[in-house]
Amino acid sequence: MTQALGMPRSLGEIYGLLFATPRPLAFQDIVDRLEMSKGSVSQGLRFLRTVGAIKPVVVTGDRREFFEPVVELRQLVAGFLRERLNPQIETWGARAKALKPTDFALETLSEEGRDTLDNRLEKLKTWQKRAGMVLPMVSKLLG
Amino acid sequence: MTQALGMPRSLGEIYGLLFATPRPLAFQDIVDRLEMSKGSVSQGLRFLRTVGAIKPVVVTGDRREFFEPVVELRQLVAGFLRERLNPQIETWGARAKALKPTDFALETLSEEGRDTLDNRLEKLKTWQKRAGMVLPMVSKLLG
DNA sequence: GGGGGTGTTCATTTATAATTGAACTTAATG
DNA sequence: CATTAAGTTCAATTATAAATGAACACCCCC
Repeated sequence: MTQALGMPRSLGEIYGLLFATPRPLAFQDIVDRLEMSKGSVSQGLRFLRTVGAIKPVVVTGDRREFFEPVVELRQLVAGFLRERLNPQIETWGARAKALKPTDFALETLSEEGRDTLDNRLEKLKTWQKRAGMVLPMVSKLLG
Repeated sequence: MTQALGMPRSLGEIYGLLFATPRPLAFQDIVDRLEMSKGSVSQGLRFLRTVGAIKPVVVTGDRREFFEPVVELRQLVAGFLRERLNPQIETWGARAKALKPTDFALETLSEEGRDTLDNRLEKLKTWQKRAGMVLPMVSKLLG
């Protein structure tokens, strides 16, 4: 799944290992078990944390950080939308707003052509609005 | 956006060109304008067609195939879900169903551990069900 | 304030995915 | 039926993204 959504396989491996282990794991556990470099694990864990797919667990008397998977689909999806999709949609929407048909045209236009482009430019803006409204609903529906 | 969703940039370029041109374009037009190889354009158009992001237009008296962008967000999203996400979710769901906790365990388990894994395995199955229900709704909401 | 364990950073290497281009198919045309 | 234009295929190349690993910071404890 991580690959279908354009993320590295290693993320899926780390999450999968945590998911398949009924106790929290520490950094080094993951390195050993997956035979993965410390660099990859470090970056993978950071990303998984920022999207809220794992949560740190404190084990008293052990200064290592342990991790547990977040298993609520809603949280996983919400994190993906928030961190990956929304930022893209926002920068893209901002550009769409700034566009004028004249910027947009790739060739000299007939009047009909200008109308078509005006229409499409409007579409672009409504896309952005709809996406902004619907994505939050998706997380809710999955919760 | 195509890149955010894990697709090649060239797809976005082709779609963008069609979107920014208020008349249908032929294969060779795209090759010329984007200075892209025939191979890439051929594959790009094929993909865009299978996800329903462009539609062929017949121009009488011209044996070339022309293409127009599909500008309905709903159709674009539906195509992406249908061709990219759903197949993944299905194979993934099928594997989840076939899994038994014993396949799943990466180590010898306490009783508590077995419970945790049973739980997670259940989660996996509900994920699949929810995804199957919600994704079609998403297309509708965007329509 | 040195030493060992824990984790991060980032330049280099490696693996993966995308693009090219030449050879090929298909179909229309004279 | 030879010719030419339109589009496809796929092995080789190139570009991009991910993984590695060595050097570096950060405690904490004695």
